[in-house]
Amino acid sequence: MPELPDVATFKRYIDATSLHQQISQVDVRSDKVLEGVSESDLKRAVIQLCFERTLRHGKNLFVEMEPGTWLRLHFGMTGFLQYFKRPEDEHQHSRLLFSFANGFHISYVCQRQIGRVSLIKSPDEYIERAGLGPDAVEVDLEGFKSIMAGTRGGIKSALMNQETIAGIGNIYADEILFQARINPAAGTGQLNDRLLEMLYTSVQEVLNTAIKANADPEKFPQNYIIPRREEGQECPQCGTKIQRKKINQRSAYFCPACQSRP
DNA sequence: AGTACCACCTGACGGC
DNA sequence: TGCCGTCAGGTGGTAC
Repeated sequence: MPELPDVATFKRYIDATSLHQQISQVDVRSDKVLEGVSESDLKRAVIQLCFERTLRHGKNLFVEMEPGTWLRLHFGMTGFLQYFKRPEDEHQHSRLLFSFANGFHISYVCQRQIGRVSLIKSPDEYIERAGLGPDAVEVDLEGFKSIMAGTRGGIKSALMNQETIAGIGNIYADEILFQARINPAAGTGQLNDRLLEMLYTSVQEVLNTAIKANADPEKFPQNYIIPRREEGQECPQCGTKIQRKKINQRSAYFCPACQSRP
């Protein structure tokens, strides 16, 4: 479930393993994950270069190879990265393999092949073209409030809409609403100023807590709903049975007792 | 500007 | 044993 905290973790992973090493080879195990770039174009563009630095916006990870040449990695629902040495350790669902001159490799793994990798000129140009909203952990309170004021409909779909605010998916939207004690079926128009501010606080707390925990639910605070995101489990705050409900075609898990607002 | 619905893709799981 | 439907997850297209 690569949402913002997961992608932030992948960013640190690349930064810690793969920068400034010359790429000697690229193997495309599945070209389904390539978007707008052919295997030969990708190879021509990146072989001999290095991953120089990374940036993240929402769920996108950008890797600079040289000025004007960036990779964009989106992880879909099942994507992640694997850095390793022995060829036999390459993951079963490895889709792209970058091999470095030092003998190590980094693989873009994506079981369901819904993730996408593309070659772009710059992160800003991509963000603009894709119409992404501000990154969820970069936006300030005033920005958040004015963005939300411009939306109608359900609060959960507003949080998950990448053109509104970038980085929140189904799972973290549930956690944010749980921590803010807001019902996932609420409409944005029902939220007064005070509730919007509490929602903003929850966005920041939840995402930053998850980033610090390397997006590992086992390291999340005791009062988080994500590790208990299953029908019939008990609310970590009050013990009520957690409910599942389809909201915007997606499963929302919530506590009907704690999340009665607005 | 919304929402609904389908498609993409793979694999786990439950029912028969 | 195996076949069927359902579900999970993010996004994009299309129709209303």
